[in-house]
Amino acid sequence: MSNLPPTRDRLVAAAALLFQRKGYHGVGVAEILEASEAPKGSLYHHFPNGKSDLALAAAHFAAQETLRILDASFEDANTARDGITTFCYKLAKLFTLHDNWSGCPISSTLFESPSNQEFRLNTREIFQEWHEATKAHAIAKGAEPENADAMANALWMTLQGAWTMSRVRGTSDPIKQVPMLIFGS
Amino acid sequence: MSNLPPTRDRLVAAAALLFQRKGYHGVGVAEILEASEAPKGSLYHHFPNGKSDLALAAAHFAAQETLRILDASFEDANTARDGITTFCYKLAKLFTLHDNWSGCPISSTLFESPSNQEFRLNTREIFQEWHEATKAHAIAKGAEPENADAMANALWMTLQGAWTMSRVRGTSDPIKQVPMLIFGS
DNA sequence: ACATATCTAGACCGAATGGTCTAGTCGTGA
DNA sequence: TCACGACTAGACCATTCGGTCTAGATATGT
Repeated sequence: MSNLPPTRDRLVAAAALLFQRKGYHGVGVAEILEASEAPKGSLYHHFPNGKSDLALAAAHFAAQETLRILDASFEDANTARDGITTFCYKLAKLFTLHDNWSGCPISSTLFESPSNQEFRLNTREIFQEWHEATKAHAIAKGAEPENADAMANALWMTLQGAWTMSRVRGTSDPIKQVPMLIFGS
Repeated sequence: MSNLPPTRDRLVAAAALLFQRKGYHGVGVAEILEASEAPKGSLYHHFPNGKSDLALAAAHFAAQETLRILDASFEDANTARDGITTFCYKLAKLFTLHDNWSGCPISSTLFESPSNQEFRLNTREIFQEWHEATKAHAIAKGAEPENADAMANALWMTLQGAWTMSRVRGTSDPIKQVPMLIFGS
């Protein structure tokens, strides 16, 4: 257990990418296996519950990535608005890099059906984390707690919509519009 | 060809509903057939290309529904803001009616994979229609054309996000927040 | 050198997938 | 009454789905 074996990581990373682009049901296990160059046995060794376990892991992995981008965006920011603006532009760049098609990693992966309680719970949890992190960053940059909360709320709400609209239009422009929509021109 | 046979309509309506809740890949043809009480032969008679044709029809059907709700919302409105607010509340009610889970009918149905050009084109077209209709309504209620355009843009962007957040949180609250986010408290 | 636990490899499985096809039913106009 | 088009009915098909299983490779500790 010195360091995590690369196979598991490859599996998770490939799954995260594919789910983000095609949705949970849009990706077959075989496709993930091929993309990660992993044998089937390894999948079910690392994830006894198979695809759904892998999706959960992939979502959490992608959530961490996003959190890291958020942190980086606020690192050199002078104000909350600066941080959020940088964050949106970083996401826009990533979106373009992924052929103008990747969706929100969480909703793409975990929006399966109303009945899957576990997926819903994890989704809520991750969004809660994102919200808290954003709020904390905003406060650290001098925003009032109450204002920071509203700001985080507006960011994630608007960003979700912008993400969708970016896919619709095939352009990262909507994502870049987010700060303007939140803070006004 | 006096009036459309009910089978086709049932097929489309059932498909629209199911795709909205589970996504294109999340629904099987068999499930749609069962829900609409239609035999398989009818599906492939009315939609020679099968599932994908049906999805296109379902998306356009749902888009028309949405447009009708928009029209109704603006009917008795005094201002553009009024119309948009009513519209959001109507959608929120519908969302709650659908077990707090239905998504945007278009993106749920037509976000399939990067390669399906036809789906993407239709998606863009429908959103364009929604945008134009909203803009026209706003102008009819006295908004400046330029302002009306920005308003329509903000509405659909924010609404998309709110829709997603509503599913995440299992509450229609985010959808109800949209007017406040667009216009300020 | 050996024992043990971890991981890989892929053949294999039943179920479900979307789609095809042929036989037949039904309603309508000649 | 018959003929013809629209539509229904469901058996049937190849393929793919997610998942299981066993045999073996590989690494680690003794």
